[in-house]
Amino acid sequence: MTKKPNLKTLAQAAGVSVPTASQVMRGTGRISEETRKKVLKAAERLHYVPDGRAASMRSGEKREIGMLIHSISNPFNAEVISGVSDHLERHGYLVSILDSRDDVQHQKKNLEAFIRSSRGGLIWVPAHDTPKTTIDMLRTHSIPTVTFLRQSKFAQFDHIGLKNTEATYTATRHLIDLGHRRIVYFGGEPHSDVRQERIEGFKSAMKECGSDQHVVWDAPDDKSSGVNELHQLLKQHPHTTALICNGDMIALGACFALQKTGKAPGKDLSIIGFDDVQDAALATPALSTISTHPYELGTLLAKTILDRIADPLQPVKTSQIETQLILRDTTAAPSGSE
Amino acid sequence: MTKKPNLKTLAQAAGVSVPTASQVMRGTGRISEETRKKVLKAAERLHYVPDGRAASMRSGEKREIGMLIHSISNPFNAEVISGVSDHLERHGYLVSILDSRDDVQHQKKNLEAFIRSSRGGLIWVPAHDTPKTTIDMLRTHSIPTVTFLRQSKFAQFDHIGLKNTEATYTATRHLIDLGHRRIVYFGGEPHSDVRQERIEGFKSAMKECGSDQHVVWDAPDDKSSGVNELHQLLKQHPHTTALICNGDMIALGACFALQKTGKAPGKDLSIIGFDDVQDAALATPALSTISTHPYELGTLLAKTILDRIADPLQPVKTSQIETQLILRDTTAAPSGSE
DNA sequence: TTATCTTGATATAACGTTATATCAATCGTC
DNA sequence: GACGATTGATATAACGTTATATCAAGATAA
Repeated sequence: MTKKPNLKTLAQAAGVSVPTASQVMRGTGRISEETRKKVLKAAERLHYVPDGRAASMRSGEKREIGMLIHSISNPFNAEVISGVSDHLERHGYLVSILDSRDDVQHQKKNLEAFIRSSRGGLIWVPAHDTPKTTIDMLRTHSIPTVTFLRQSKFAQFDHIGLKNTEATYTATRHLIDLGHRRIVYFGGEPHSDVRQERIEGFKSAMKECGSDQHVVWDAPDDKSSGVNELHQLLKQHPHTTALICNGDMIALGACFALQKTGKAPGKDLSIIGFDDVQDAALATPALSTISTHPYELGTLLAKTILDRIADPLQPVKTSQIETQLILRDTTAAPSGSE
Repeated sequence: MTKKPNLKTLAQAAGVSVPTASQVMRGTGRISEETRKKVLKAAERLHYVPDGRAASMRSGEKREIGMLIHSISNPFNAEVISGVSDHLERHGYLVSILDSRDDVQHQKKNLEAFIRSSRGGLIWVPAHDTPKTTIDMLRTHSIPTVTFLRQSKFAQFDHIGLKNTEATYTATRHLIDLGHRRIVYFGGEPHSDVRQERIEGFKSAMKECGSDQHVVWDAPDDKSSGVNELHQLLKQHPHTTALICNGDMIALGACFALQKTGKAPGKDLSIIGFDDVQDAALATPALSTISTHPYELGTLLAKTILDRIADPLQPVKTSQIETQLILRDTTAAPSGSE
């Protein structure tokens, strides 16, 4: 096994100087066609690949972007990642993913390692209750950062979010127009800002129709939680006719639980989810939900971080992605109104 | 905004030499308590974080492991990633994820960037039809590599797989014992080696019961494909009484399609999945499936790559993870046998 | 011809670390 | 009190690149 080739090895093999070899590999400088070929041939033969660490250290260019997200298995995030990667790879960047598992300890460890690794930028969903110290750490190292979904309270990063308030307002409004009055906001963690925005939209629609009853039910956003918590909810609020859910998974769990008791989603209880994951359309009955546009979100994230890298001092930007109410089979007029 | 601090800045601020500062930060060498405190205090004040690129280049240590997988949204992979991360983070490594999307072009680009970035090791699911050149590229750079799920035909890397043949043999055997004879292997891509192993187990169980009918149905491994393809399958093989599926998603799709036509999974058609994803237990009816142990697989991957890094010349190792047949509500005796 | 420009290459230094060698001062020992 | 050993620090070089300056040789122009 021969040692790993470097520019020196390559230059010797091609019979040129080190800077010349470097210039050929990068396609810069003034190089005659003859020496260019010599070097490229030698590079091929030796399987030469430049050392990105050294290159990046010297030139200051960092051709890798990190994404730190709260849950790697989330199908919504997977779509966002696709959008980011497609765009950034076209610009010559490598996109690598880190998983914080929505845990501030994991997140801190990951960010520390991230900073050490000197990447070009960070696309980030801050974990719940991210402390100020973590934000400060990022800010002191002035890393180009864009957050999405969740916005940090403590620092101004570029941010791309969803029109949460608008989305739930529209959804709630639709239920009201169908005749519903006893609507519950179902799911989510109490401290979530995103959820707070959604509840905002829910409440303001409810207020418009004269109802000042704002039942909000806390529960984790996964399927099994939807199954378990629905029973509790209906025990405590038996006259509920519709749910606005914090996510599709808990919505699908609720549908499942309802069916187990012999009732039908849509007919006996209207349910609207959030995210439009693949399963929403495939479930029985198909879930009415709020569709976001994760791939487009990803593209926008990529553009935003490229802008930020190009000009680190420009003012902070914030945008919101439009959402869309998708009506399928879990929404109908309340059964009492017929 | 002050410039990013480095060891020189730090050393000056603490009134010591650069090597001393370095030693304090790493906790090596002989340092008096007094200077240690001085340096640490200065580091705190300046928010000093070492540059991993420079450190790694000089010392040769690489404290980042990459995982290149075929699908980032796959819940199975998410569990594997957890197992890998938990173990490797405890050993001071950062784990970052790359997504090949099971596409050899993406994969090649990612691997090239990966090699340039000089990480410590690679945990990898090779994309379908990975060409020899890609493998060669990895081998020439002698990167510690462990594959999982799919094994490369061309090179010997350490590998951890599932007991695929054994798993489907046991599952098929169980169906046969229930009285099934017309069993179809449902789903997967024709060229997949993993699938081939599973079909092997299926066939040998079928052979044991005297049936030399081996119907294998090609179809992508996702839910919607399960929905669409089941109709085609039943049209062509109407007497089928049971399915061994290549994955849970396609199995769940099949259950869904069956229910749409008024039939019941288990009663009218027995269905066994593969992977035991979270939804398998939560579906109606709950899906019988083959459980692998993704988290343990992850742990084993982490241990294996640490071994490989510690001793790059040791002989190649291969292990298989046990699987477990989980019987829920989609398996029963065929309806005709009552 | 001489001065200026262009071409194609190279020499040198720098990026921020860490490994190795070295060194002065203090310590213990006989 | 002379000697080697230990302690705590530092000087220097090296990792593999790339930016900048420089340079010789030939081309162009006055």
